Formats: sequence, structure tokens, C-alpha cells
Amino acid sequence: MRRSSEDTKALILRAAREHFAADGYDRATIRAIAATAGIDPSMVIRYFGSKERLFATAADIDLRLPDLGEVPRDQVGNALAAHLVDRWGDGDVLPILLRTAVTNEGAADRMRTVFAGQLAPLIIKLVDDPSEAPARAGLAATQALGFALCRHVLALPPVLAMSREETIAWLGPTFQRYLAGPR
Amino acid sequence: MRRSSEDTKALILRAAREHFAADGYDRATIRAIAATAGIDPSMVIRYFGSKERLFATAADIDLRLPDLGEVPRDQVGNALAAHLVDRWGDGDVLPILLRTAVTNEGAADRMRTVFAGQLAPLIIKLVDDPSEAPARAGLAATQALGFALCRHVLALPPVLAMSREETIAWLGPTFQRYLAGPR
DNA sequence: GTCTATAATTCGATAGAC
DNA sequence: GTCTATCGAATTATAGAC
Repeated sequence: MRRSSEDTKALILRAAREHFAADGYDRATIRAIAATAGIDPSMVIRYFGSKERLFATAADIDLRLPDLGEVPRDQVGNALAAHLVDRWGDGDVLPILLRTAVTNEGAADRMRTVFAGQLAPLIIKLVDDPSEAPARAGLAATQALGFALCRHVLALPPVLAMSREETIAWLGPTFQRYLAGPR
Repeated sequence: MRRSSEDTKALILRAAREHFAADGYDRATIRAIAATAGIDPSMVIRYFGSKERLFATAADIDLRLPDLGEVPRDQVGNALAAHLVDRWGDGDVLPILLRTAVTNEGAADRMRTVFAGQLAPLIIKLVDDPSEAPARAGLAATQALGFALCRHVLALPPVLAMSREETIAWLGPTFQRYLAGPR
């Protein structure tokens, strides 16, 4: 079957994200990705050069964080908690990064980049004392990533069972204190 | 060189924990573990049967959680935060489990077992309403594992830079609310 | 643009000598 | 108890025909 170059690349990327999210970097083989995409394994190398570069492309995604500057200051915690439960679910980028960043140094570096480039700048606009911004952003990251880890990767039963409303009620105040509360 | 059976097993286990913690399950090869232990790769199989059983033995450790029943009720949050920063550091079990649980189903299952067998029972003694215990234990796990992940695995700079006192001051109130606070 | 065939590694695990 | 030697399987990546 003949396809356009772009179509094939998109097919491969979609399959790659699926496998990287489900199995992590090592167990996600080029062969399995190609099988899911319905093409030959050699095509993957042809288009992306190597497995490492395929991963870099697959994991280079926008976390699409909400603009917390638009919500009332006393609601930023709830807004972030809502975003966390609504958008960072299964099939999103976050599980991919979590599953890979722990064993792949390139992915860990990407995680630090995403953190520094997308989460931290967003926090700076909220904090009174700019010198406190990095620590506050880091704290928000520990709770956000910990929740995603327990819910979508480890599947801890009680965390999996929490409803959207429960999650916001519990995590919202935590984020509120980390982002805009007293230190 | 001749050693006792127990000495060799201990050598292998120590090297295995080192490699599993640093590289995760897949990248921690039996060959590399044997090289660190200074013995032949075939000895690993001889003593533990398979890589999977070696991992099960290496990861079967006591988290040695503090007995939160012995501290004043309004101090359990700080006590857990202190334990988190003091004991669950580099070289401990937690990084091993984190690095492996994300890509190895057996390790993920072990993580759920550790959670259900060690953390949850400890929480039950603190909570007034027993029906709330699982959710509260799960919430504490999200913050605890998220902190360990960001600090010891991802090495996010601001999280890495936090002192023991800062960590307790920030995380203590969070744990306090999850464990013994209003819902 | 797609495929077959295969090179070059690397891994887990086994057999058997000493 | 320890080692050498090796098997069989799986992987990434390449070369080249169509």
C-alpha cells in the first residue's frame, strides 16, 4: 500500500506514543510499534533514524497547562487539580513521560525541560516573591506527578477509585498552599 | 575463590539492588549485576533461578515506616515528612521500586502490596472513620511517592535543593490534612 | 515508498568440566 | 562452589531489490 510520507510518519508516531506509554522505553520495541502502525519495522528507522530519535519526537508534546493567571487567585489550587484529573489521564503525554523518564536519561532530561519550560514560568506569575517560585513549582510538581503516578501508572486502588470531585476537594487545597499560600 | 553460599547470595543481592535502583528492571542485566558482585553470571541463575525471582528477592524489603501511633496526633504530618526525607533517600528501597514498578508488572504489583500491607494499616489506626482510611492512605501515597520521584529519580533541581527543614515545613501540613484533617 | 533478508549485538538461561 | 562455553531468542539497524 502506498501512503504519503506524512501519513506514515503520523501513523508511526501514534503507535509509538501508545507503546511508550504502555511499556516504557525499553520494552516498547520498534517491531511492536511498526506492527501496531501496520507498516514494516525498517520504515521506522527510515523515517526517524533511530529509536532514540523516535522517542524524542514522540515525547515532544505540549502539556497544555491551563493559564492560571485567568482564574481568581484563591481558586488556582482547584483549577490545577481539575486540570490534573481531566486532562492528564490515560493516553496523554504524562504517563508516557513517567513510564520512560525513570529509566531513560534522555526522557528524564526532557521531564526537567518540560518542568522548567512550562510549569515553572506559569507559577512565577502567581507568586509574590519571585525567589520562592522554583520551590513552589517543584512542590506542585511532586503532588501532580505523584497523583498521576499512583493513578495511571501504579493503579493504586483507592487512588483509582477517587471521583473527579473528591480529587479536586482533596488536592485543590494542597496546590493552593503550594502555589499561593503562606510558606 | 571459594565463599560460603550465604556470602555469595548477599553479594549478589547487594549488587542487584544497586543496579535495579540505577537502571530499572530491563536495563539491569544479570551480566552487569554479576560483574559488580565480582562473580560469574551463571551463579546468579544458580542461586536465584531467574532474573524475575532475583528481583522479587531484592525488592522484598521492609519500608520500616514509623509508628505514627506513638506521636501526638497533631504531629503525624511532620513525623511522616521527616521520615520521608530522612529514610527514603538514595540507595533505599523506594527508588528501586519506583524505577522498576513503572515498567514491570510484577514490581507494580509489589508496590500495591507494600502499600496495602504497610502504609494502609498504619493509617487505619489514625483515622476516625475507618471507611475513609483507604482514600487517606492513597492520598498520602501520592504525595510521598511524588516527592521521592521528583527528588531521587527525576532530580528536579528545586526539589533536590530543598533542605530537610524546608521539606518538613512544606509537606508536613499536607500529610497532616490527608491523614488526620477534615475532608 | 515499501518490503525481504540479514548483519551485528546483546540478553537470559543451560550444560558440564573442574 | 565456580567457572568456560554456548545455545536460542530477541533486539536495533543496514543493504538493497522492487
